[in-house]
Amino acid sequence: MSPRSGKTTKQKLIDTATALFLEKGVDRVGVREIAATAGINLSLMNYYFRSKEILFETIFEIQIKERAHLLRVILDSEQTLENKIREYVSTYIDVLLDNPLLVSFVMSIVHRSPDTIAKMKVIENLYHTESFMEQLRKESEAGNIKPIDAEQFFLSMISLVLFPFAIQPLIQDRNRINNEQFRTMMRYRKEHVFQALWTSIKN
Amino acid sequence: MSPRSGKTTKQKLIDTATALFLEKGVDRVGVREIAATAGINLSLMNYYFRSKEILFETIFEIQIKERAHLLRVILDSEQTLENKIREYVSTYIDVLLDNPLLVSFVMSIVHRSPDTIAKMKVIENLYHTESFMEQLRKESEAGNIKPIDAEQFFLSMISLVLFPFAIQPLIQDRNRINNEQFRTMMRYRKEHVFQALWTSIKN
DNA sequence: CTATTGTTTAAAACAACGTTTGATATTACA
DNA sequence: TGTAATATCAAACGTTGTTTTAAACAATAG
Repeated sequence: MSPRSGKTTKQKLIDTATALFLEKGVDRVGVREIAATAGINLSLMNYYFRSKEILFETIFEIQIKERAHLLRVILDSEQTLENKIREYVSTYIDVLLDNPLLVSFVMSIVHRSPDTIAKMKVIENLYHTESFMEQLRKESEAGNIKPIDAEQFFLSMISLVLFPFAIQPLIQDRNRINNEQFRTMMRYRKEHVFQALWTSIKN
Repeated sequence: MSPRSGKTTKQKLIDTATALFLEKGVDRVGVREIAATAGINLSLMNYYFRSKEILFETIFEIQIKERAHLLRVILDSEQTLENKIREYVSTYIDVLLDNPLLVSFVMSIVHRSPDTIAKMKVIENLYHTESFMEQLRKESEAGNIKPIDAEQFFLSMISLVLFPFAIQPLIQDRNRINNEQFRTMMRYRKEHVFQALWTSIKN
């Protein structure tokens, strides 16, 4: 069962597909191109992954797993609300800068099969926000911050972080900037987003 | 040129495709289904629109044209910054509530062909923000609001408005709410977004 | 060693998709 | 009316993702 060459082949498929998906986008890469680039037979793709969709989901989970856990740990940590928001925003942007695939993948999934989103455990992990919500409510009731709708606030937080990456090509075209300049813009954005969020709730 | 039946056929195609795109999503509707539903021959689709992509872009422009103009007028109007932001956010959310296609369309385009975004004049119109940026800078220099990066602020504004619609299926799944409840949530969000934006820049 | 199980290859075909072709109607206009 | 432009149609094309079938190869257990 799963001899040396087996794992190698599966891994070659994953690596090749990841690189191609990243380079050209999921929908502009065909299975034949993946197989050819990886130097393996087309049928092997359906031997290890029953479909392109499953290969895609596999890669997605690999890419997002540790990062999602990283972000969840921050939300569940014992910090002041201010520091937690600052660290969450900063880390989230770093994660997206390191993995250009992620937002594109999520958008692709949401856009493609809205019904099968629930199946992805990773996303569930990403938005496990109970403790953060609880902290927001406590601080709010204690009068340490303004009264706030926790659900809306969290939605705003991820909107401010994620959306610019979702429309990255549009931003680059509009501002006539290249990839590196976009990355600089996003690093600079960390502080902007934190300030916007914090000043909107602090007393 | 363009006899009675001609315009009718073209219009039937547009109407049918719009309805189907709205119902099932652009990528889950085939050209044969559109033709069959419209009761016209398959080839006529490529007779009037050279490709499915062009049919899609045509519909997109029709759907977004007046709305984009509506939003631009608000940004260019002579109001106090506070009222302008409130009206822009409120109107933008109303537009998206009325046209569930729009965000899905934009995401589809950004995701599909990032290079051909510039071609769409409508988007150019959507993000014609010079006068708004200028107003932001003036108010900032006059000390009426906090010093702010206008580009980042505008990006934040559209992020807060658009992103929830971009991930609507995810939100509904996560909060276990139906379409109507999501719409209520978005209507309620108007005030939340405005407050977040305004308190983050007001003195 | 042999038999079984898992892996790899090749070639072909499938259904569905967007698109194109070429023939045929229909209309417009001189 | 005659002819060119326009509109419509059935059929096929090329490319997808996926499946099938048949044949080998490798590794392991009995």
